[in-house]
Amino acid sequence: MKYKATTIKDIAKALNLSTSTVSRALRDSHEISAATKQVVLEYAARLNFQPNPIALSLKERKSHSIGVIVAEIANSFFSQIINGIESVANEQGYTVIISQSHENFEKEVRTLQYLASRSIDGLLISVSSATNDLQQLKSLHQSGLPIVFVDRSVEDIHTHKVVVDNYQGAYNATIHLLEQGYRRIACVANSEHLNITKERVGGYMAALQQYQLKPDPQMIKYCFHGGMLLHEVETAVSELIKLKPKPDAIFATSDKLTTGCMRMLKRHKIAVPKTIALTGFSNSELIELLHAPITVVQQPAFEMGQVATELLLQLIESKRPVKDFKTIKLQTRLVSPDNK
Amino acid sequence: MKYKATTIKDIAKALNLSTSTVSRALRDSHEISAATKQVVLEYAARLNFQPNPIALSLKERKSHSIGVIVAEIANSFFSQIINGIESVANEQGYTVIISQSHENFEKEVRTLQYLASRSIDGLLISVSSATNDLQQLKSLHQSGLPIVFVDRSVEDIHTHKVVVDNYQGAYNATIHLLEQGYRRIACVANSEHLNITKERVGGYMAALQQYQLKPDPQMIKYCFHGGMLLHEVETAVSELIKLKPKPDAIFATSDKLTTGCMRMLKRHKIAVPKTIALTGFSNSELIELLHAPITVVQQPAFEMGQVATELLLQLIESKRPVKDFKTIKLQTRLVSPDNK
DNA sequence: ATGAAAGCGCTAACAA
DNA sequence: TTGTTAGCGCTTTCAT
Repeated sequence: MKYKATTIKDIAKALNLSTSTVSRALRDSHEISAATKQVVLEYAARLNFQPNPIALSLKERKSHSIGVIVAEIANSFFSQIINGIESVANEQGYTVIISQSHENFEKEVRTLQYLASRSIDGLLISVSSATNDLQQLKSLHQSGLPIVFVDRSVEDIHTHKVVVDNYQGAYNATIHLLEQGYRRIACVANSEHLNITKERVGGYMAALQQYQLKPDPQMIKYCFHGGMLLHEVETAVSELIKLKPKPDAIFATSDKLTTGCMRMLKRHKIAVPKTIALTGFSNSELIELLHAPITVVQQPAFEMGQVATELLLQLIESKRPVKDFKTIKLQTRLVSPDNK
Repeated sequence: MKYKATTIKDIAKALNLSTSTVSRALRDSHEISAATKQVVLEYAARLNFQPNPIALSLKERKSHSIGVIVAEIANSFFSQIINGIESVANEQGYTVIISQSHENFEKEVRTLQYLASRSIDGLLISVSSATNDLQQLKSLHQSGLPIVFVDRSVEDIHTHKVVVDNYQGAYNATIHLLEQGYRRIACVANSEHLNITKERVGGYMAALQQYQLKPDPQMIKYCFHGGMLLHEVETAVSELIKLKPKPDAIFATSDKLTTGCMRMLKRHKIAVPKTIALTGFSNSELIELLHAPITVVQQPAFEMGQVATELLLQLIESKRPVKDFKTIKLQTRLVSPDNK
């Protein structure tokens, strides 16, 4: 069964006017008499007329929708980003189409394909941890689709990027552990393909070096699916606790990994922080309720979403091709269980 | 700058055919010669031709998109529902447009208005806890927009509904507390406007009565914004612990309330479950990591999303007006920290 | 087997 | 100030 709305044609017929007059009256064109405008406006209001956005899109060659691809909306970090995106997009009359890659490359490709076929006007993407082939993304970008990266970006594609200072965030977290006396600090990291992983591991290593500690490759574990598959984290943690001597602390580079490590340490009945301390990136709101309240690196997710969307809409609405791309780098915040 | 795709016209011109022939060839019409089909199909494939969905929508008067309104995607329960929705919708070629009410009635109205104006083909909604006026929803429904309710439904609108057995879920949780010896069980509930609240409070009271306990109105606290505003929960919990004698357990009727109570009890330095036990509805994946692992009532969120979407698409694609509406009631699951 | 033309709802260039 | 017409990309009668 179909819901059929009032059209300009209906109004024109009823009022004995042409569709163009009605159209112009509705858009308050100066070439329409006040009297006509009034009649049209009133009648339209009475029928609760809404211009058909699809017809508009066809005409303007613009869907007024933007696509968003993130790993998982169930992840607080991403849902906060999405809230930021929506706050700006809706304000400007754009619809947001959210899709999830679930850290799966094939799913990401399919989704991308799908969004493109739905003729989105632009794309906000945080690539999946499994993304190692940029062909499709590149070709979409080359064919003119405006793209802005959020958080996880890729080097090869030259466009706006909104990120955090991953190096610094990781550095701070690691220093925090060092200051508390931990010296055998392991790192459970996201996929090596991700630029954020490199940066965070970089910050971690720099902090160690500052304390004259040599980073030990055995102490760094990469999770290709970013902890999406729990067994990855299981393997990582199991291997770490088998080392002799054992690590006395773990730094995890993402939300999912931080909670994943927690889960594993609990399963192994390892006291946190007593036996092994834990810290890592996380935007979860439940952190303070965990059985072992830990210090985390928080990202300004909402703001990242906002800024990225502003940049994207700018790209979309720019008359001439944009050449001057920026990378906005925001700061992270180290949050202890008590200091809030 | 604009991204312009190949059109049927381009293909027709290049191949010296009419647009109708090309269109038919692409849709594999039997009235096109095999030879022509081949040429067209090959050429189209080479150019990676994608029919413009907007043009299709205009023609078919169908946007192939469905709107979803939930309180908050950051809530695991809703994000799981959304995953269920997506799994079915995408399968069938529908785009899902997700919006959040943030438990705010005005926001819900605006969002609804917006979605309707974007000509969605149907709507999945879990009403906000602040919803007390159904006028808009009703008029949309009457004008023919297919609607399916998920979880939180309203009595007055006659359509498909996908819910859980709230009464039973609440009953089980309360019995669980009673079996462990708790006798002064308070209830922190969602907005009274919500039908799920009535059902859950009903189950809670039935359990008490089964143990010959008389429900005490002072022991039931309603949170109009469903815990979205933390101070609501703060007030509720503060009032409860001021009672003499104090409650020895709390049953919370939603995810946000369950974690909210936990937060408050922690803030008041009340040991859980030692001083006051806690149980409630929750689909959070972090529950088992909380400092006081609690028993929760889980809802089959993913499945709810799937079923609701199947019903909605059925409504959308039905040739004749549907009169026979069902309410699908799924079962909840009581999950203890250990039994998993 | 193929093409011409109309129409989905809207806007805008062009006429009047 | 208002109307006529064409066109956005596609499908679908109706001709040929």
